[in-house]
Amino acid sequence: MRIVFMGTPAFAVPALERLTEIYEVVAVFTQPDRPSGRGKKLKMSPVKLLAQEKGIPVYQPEKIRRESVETLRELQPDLCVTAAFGQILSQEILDIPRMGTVNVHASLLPRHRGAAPIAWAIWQGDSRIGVTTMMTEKGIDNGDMLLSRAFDRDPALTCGEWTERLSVEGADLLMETLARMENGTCPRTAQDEAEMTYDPMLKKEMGDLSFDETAHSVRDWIHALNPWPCCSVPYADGRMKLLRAEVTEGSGLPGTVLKASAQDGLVIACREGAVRLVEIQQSGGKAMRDVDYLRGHRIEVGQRFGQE
RNA sequence: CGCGGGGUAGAGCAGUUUGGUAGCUCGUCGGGCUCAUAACCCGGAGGUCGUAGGUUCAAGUCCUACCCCCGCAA
Repeated sequence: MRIVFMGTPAFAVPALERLTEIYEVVAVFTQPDRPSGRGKKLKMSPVKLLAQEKGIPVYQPEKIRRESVETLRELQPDLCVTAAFGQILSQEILDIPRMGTVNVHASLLPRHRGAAPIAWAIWQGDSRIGVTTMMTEKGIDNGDMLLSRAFDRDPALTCGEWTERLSVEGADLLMETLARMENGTCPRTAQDEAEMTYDPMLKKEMGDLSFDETAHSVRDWIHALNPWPCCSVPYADGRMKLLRAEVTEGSGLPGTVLKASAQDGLVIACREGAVRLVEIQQSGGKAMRDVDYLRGHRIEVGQRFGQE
């Protein structure tokens, strides 16, 4: 089976890896190299790096639906597979592969359509989290669902950690989906539009954390936005990134430092309950445990944390 | 050449401006006190101060080059 793969970030890598084990991946489409990182150097996407390693031809159109229709036709794919590609496909493109286009989406559809499903599932405090394979149709994440895998959400895990796990689960589910499509046993269900939610892309400003929320919400907020854009509060001529938190006991005016010692860690009062900021990172410094940070830095108990 | 912070004991930091015997908090090891303890007291071990070169009687500190880590911006 000739497959054309479309994907960009690390989430898509396991899927491509698994596909190449069994199928003939004839081409990979991924986002163009962009200047990024310190020194604004051009960086290749994780998917491109893997494709090159496997010797698979890579295409990087700025707009696939405008530049690559002919190219895609010539590739004569039986199937297209998308996974966090980052570009919207046109009907013209969707019509090319004989068996259609299968997408791996990191949510339990129809919830959390959109570009950052895992972050939103965590932020909204979902108790279940998962990955779904679906037929890509015109529109955003609205095609028929094929298979899905759900897990109880461990609230101690960050978006980055869930992304890593779900990328592997998603790749596995993709293989199962394709196998069942080939032998005709793959279920196909339309999404319940009444149950659907569409979540916007994450923005930098969403990381401006307020402690005037319940402790659980604050914790989920912090974990949802890690590793990007990350929650932070103003601190000492810069910002303090808050990377990981756990709910604990305590009360006070939201934002008040309740504990700050190398023994108890850094505990901040929320509107309801309190959170311990287990992992933090000051501008310019590296991420570290709160207890480690407090060995070399003093934070006064009673002060408001993260005020200008 | 995008802007900026940093590399000092196992961890986290101070010391660098104004060169002059390597410090702090914690951990660790040994001893003491205590019904007891993450408490307290006494003592000890542990450091090529990122690398290389230079200036100097003397360099963590000044000069040059390089390596590595990180924040912003994208």
